[in-house]
Amino acid sequence: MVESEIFRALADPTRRAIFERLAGAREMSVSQLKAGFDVSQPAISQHLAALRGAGLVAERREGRFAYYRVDPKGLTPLACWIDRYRAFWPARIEKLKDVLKGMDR
Amino acid sequence: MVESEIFRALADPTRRAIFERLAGAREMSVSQLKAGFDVSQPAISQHLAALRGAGLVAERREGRFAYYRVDPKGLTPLACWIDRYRAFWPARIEKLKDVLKGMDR
DNA sequence: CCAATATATAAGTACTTACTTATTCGAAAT
DNA sequence: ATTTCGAATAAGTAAGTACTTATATATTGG
Repeated sequence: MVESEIFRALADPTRRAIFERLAGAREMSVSQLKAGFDVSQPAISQHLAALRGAGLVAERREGRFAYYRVDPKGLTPLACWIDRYRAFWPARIEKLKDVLKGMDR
Repeated sequence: MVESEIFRALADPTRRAIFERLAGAREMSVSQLKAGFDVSQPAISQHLAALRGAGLVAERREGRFAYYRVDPKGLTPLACWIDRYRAFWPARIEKLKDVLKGMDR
């Protein structure tokens, strides 16, 4: 299932941190990403492969560099899954989120 | 981290199915849940423990029965995490979701 | 009290995962 | 051409996961 792969990809803290870091930049090479994480380069490559398999991240090849970026469509299956359960959330949270939503316009 | 536990809990298809089933009912006993899943009773109890540990589900004890229900606050950390990346989503999706949101009023 | 029922816990196992180091592959630079 | 550099792959390993069966712990009904 698509959702399982996404949830599984984001369950790992290192992988989530990589994704969050990518989200903060337009794109990053593997070695740029490696700096700041206390794991080996292969580990980073393996995490990126997992994120890519889940559709969360896309790759651009340029010479011997590989640039990774967040795939905008990647999180939507997850967002749709969660939205099915909005009915359960406390009203308070919904209101807070509407406020936040209005702020970044 | 809180999010890791939630993502991990929902990464398993059986566990996600249990959560979805619970979301469709007000509450269910373990044996009620067991019916329909092709795993043993201990497996169900273990999945419920994982969901409870992640804060996704709450338990009510009554005699020898244990009734489980969705915890409304459970998904909010996940929703908040995702909302940090709304900026990346295609505008199209946002519009669709607004439509869906309007429908169930 | 005793047997039956509902659930949880224990212990074991096959499978998966998150890493490591070593190696390979491809592209640039010298 | 050969070395050097960026990234991917291979192979091994320790730890974690998702189940199983067997057993324990309550609670209820006869």
